[in-house]
Amino acid sequence: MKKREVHASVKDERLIEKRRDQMIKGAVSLFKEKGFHRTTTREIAKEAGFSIGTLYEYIRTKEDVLYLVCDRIYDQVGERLQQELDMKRGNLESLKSAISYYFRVMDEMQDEVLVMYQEAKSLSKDALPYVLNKELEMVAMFEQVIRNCMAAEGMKLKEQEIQLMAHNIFVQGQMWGFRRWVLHKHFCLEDYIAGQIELLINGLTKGEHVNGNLSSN
Amino acid sequence: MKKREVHASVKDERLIEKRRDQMIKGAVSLFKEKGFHRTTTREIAKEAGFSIGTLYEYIRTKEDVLYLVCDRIYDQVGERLQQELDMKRGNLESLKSAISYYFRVMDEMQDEVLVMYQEAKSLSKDALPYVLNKELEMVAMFEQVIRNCMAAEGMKLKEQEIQLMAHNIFVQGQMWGFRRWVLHKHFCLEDYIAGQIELLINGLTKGEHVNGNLSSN
Amino acid sequence: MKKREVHASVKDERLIEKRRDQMIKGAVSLFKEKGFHRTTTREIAKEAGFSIGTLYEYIRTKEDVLYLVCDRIYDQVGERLQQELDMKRGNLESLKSAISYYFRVMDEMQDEVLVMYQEAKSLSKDALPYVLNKELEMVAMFEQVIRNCMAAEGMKLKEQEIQLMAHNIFVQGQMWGFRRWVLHKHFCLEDYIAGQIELLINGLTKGEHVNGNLSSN
Amino acid sequence: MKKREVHASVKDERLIEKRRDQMIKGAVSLFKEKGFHRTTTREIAKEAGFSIGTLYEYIRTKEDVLYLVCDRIYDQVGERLQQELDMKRGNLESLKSAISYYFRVMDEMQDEVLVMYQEAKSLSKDALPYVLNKELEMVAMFEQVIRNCMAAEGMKLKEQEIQLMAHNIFVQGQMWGFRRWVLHKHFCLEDYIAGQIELLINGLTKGEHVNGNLSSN
DNA sequence: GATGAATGAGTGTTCATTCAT
DNA sequence: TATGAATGAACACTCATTCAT
Repeated sequence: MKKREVHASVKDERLIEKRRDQMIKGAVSLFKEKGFHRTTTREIAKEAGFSIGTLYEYIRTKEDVLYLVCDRIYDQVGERLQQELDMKRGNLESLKSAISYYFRVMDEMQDEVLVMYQEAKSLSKDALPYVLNKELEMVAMFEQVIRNCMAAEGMKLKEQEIQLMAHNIFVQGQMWGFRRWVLHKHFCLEDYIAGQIELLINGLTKGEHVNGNLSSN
Repeated sequence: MKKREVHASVKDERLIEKRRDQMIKGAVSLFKEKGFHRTTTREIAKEAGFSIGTLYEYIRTKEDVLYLVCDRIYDQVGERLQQELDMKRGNLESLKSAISYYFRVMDEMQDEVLVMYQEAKSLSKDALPYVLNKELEMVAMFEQVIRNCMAAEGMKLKEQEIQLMAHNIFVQGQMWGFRRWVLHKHFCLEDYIAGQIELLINGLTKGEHVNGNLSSN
Repeated sequence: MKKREVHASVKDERLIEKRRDQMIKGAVSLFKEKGFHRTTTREIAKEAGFSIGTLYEYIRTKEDVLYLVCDRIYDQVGERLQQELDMKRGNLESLKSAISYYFRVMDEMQDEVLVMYQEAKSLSKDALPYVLNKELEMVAMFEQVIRNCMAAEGMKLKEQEIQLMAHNIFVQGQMWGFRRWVLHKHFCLEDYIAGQIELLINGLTKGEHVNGNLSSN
Repeated sequence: MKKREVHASVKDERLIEKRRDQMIKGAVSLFKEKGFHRTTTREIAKEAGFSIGTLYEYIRTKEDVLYLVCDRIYDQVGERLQQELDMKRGNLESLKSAISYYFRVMDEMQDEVLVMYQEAKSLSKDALPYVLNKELEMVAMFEQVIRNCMAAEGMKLKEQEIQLMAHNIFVQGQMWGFRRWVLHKHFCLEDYIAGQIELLINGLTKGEHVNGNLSSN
């Protein structure tokens, strides 16, 4: 899916990059605090360190800021995850390490993820699919890791269960951020990671033996 | 936690109940369609079938409507879940059946849950804790079911894992609603329920044997 | 051509009429002074005697004000002219009296006509045709008066010349308003009327005898 | 009336001339399309082929551009008319030919005249008189032609009627442009010219005999 | 002389809330 | 109790103009 271009009146690409960095950083911090709708464009400009006029030299609409923020966050998460996965062979250890790594990234980027998570729905019909697609790509990465792992370990899982597990991993990572108000009371990051891996891996390692034994209601 | 009172100028409790019903019904339908921020108080009044002036006889601010809506939805989900759980003994079958029931409720109330899920963050610092507390109560219900189940089946799980599993169940229920844009492509409700139970129960039934064998990174 | 409706949020038709009267009066005075583009909606509201919020209860966009102004002015001119014409038999005296009456109306409504004349072009593609159509109707009135007059006086003029003469009358009436910066220096209204009728009627009364004698270049 | 100076930061007169040519050409084309107010200085600079910064080296304000445009157009019309008139003796034929020529010029420069016609009102109190004066000079030219004609043909007309007729000619020329939306439906240029001359000349040639016979109301 | 990034006052428009009837 | 007209603070966005490079 091709990148959605956000129009800038300014020509200097270097400058665009720099200003958008400022803008995104400021916006994330504001969105975190008061949400997208309650944040004004003037506040974004001010937080970014320039005037309202300058802000609009680098975007066309307020929604562009949101798109830029979401795009940036997904890219960062996606890239870091990709790098990590490229370094691993595809066994059980790799899967656990991938999950662990992903959860740690989500912890580091807690604020960003929370924002994206809560505000992405405010994107236009135009921009939303592009962002959602990035989610799918990340879920697909996990699917692949699971598949590799299963091949390496000689395990079997139905295709649907692989997808489901990948989704679960993905959402549990986000969950550490968006449910922090409760989770952080009971868990430190290490416990959370260990606990979730425990639950996930048990489902995986024992999964093939019990298939069919359990009716679902 | 005591119920947050929403001020009404009108005295007649019957009338208040009736008007708020109309209001909530209208609001949910509008929030579903365009979200809380994009919905105007005038639209809410119109959809509810009375004038903007009348609306403000039963609430103080627009946010009150959101609170009322969230409150109502949580109550409905919570009540249904409570009723179901009251009828069950606490064995493994009960747990599976509770999960299944909860997922079905979430499917039925998809729109409402999505609304609440996406808009709850717009609640004031005042109202939010009250709503979040309702979440905790529901999570606690699942914790209890899990504990009962373990007692009945003679299984053991660390307290933290019980909490984590309860959270996972709760979030996975919501996930069916808020990630429907992708999940509904790959799963029908039955498959989703069966799949999730599969993954969860495996983690549960086999959990005690592997504790400690797996390092988490 | 059916009247273009301008949306009002307010329901009371009486009130709409009243508020729009205030609005139009204020707007004309402002447009006269600084033109449509340099007049702000806030100024219009203030001049009309209510708040900016109230202004927007009776219109949807700034352009609506312009449309309302143009529409009103044309209606007034058109109605007055129609009434006058209805009272006359169609002879030469009637024509002269119609012209005279029209010029007097244009003098009285100088400000309004000047505004409409200079700002009508700012109307949207949507509203413009409706307003232009009113012009055509007025021109057509003059055509009819001329035709009646010719029938009564036993004169002949080519159809094109009738149209042209009607246009000339129409524009000369406006001209008294929009070129007042110069005309008022040299003419009082009476002189202007007498002079223009003189020139027009001479063309009319002698027209049939010289047709064909004069090549046009 | 002395030419209003438009300040330029640049010294080189040649360059000023050149840049302003580009500027005026671009501006006319834009004003035609969207009017003065809806055209931005950036667009003017771009259309002229240089940067916004450069634009402001040759003018002080946006209104200067409008003044330059109006000035240029009037000069062109005025010069062409002057040249034509210089070549003629002052008889009836000359008058008809002058009118015809003027109408043709107005047809050729339709767009320019329309622009000037509709936008001149946006000129500052400072610049407007200068432009209006050019109109007067052109009207005066027509007055002179009429006077010459009357002397040559042995006719008489009151001074006021001469002025009026000159104004009529002037406005009817513009009218071909600013009322083209209707006139072009019913007339080709030749018909329009022939018709107007017909009506005008009749008033002229027969005028002296009927003076006094017609009361003007 | 030329450039174009930066500025911020100003604009049209919206909408939650009030209050006289 | 119900109504809906009135209000004005607040918002997204524009654009003429400046000035450092």
